[in-house]
Amino acid sequence: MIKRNTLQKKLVLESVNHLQNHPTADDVYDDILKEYPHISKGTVYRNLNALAQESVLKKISIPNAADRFDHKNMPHYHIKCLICGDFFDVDFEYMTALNENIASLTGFVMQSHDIVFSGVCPKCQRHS
Amino acid sequence: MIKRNTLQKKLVLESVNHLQNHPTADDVYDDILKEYPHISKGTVYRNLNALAQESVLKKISIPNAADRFDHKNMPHYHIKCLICGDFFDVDFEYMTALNENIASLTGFVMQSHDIVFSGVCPKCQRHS
DNA sequence: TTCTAATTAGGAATCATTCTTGTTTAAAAA
DNA sequence: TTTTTAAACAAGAATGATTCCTAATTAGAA
Repeated sequence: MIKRNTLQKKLVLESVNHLQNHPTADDVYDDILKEYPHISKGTVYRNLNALAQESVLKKISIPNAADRFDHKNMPHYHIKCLICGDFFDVDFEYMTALNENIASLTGFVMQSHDIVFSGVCPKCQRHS
Repeated sequence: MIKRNTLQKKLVLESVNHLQNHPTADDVYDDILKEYPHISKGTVYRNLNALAQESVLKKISIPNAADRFDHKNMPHYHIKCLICGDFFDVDFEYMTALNENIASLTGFVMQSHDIVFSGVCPKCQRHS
């Protein structure tokens, strides 16, 4: 898998890094448009997915919403508000042991696991 | 929220129950078509979502794939093969305590959590 | 500098899902 | 039982996220 270093790829990575909050492909696209008005949405998607494949970024699948991309720190969990749809990182240790348990239980070679919590965020609790 | 008992709703529920393996809306649609050729896909979606809302079924969001529907037993986790894309139930106890931990950590009123494991299934391990 | 396969822009296509419109129907009321 | 009417339906158009296609451009090797 040979890879070339294109300006577009650099812009995509920079954008995810400076947009702090789990941007969607569209967020990234809009952000790049400001300084580079000819980028195409396909290019943004391609580069986001490439960077995720290279483990430079993490792709997060959100139920009933666009995928989001995270610059890859520690693996961590996410929580989604059922009312406003916002979601956030959860500051809770990654349960490595769980992977091993499930591996021996299922016979899978385990790569990772993701947890998405659902509930009502403090802000929406106040509004109800 | 008044509800009517329509034939179509009954067919949708029966279909999910007899199609054992987490059918997608399309699977259910194809299944019902055999005995009731005029059902429309919108009706299948509407009833699947209604049944999920009534907690008769559970809706499972699968990364990069169509949602699936499960007849509701205990809450349980799922595992997805990164090679063939198949996925399965994981026979592991639901971690209730996790909800409480994350609730007090985040201030959310917690409803539930979902875990999707990713790895390579035994079958695909043999083929590689 | 030349060459070429990788990458791009732009837009069409796809896929899952929801929405719209006019019609049918379950079930409440008469 | 018949009438009434809001809920649910069928059919297909619309939407939104994402991928695919094609011709043009370009990073990096020769």
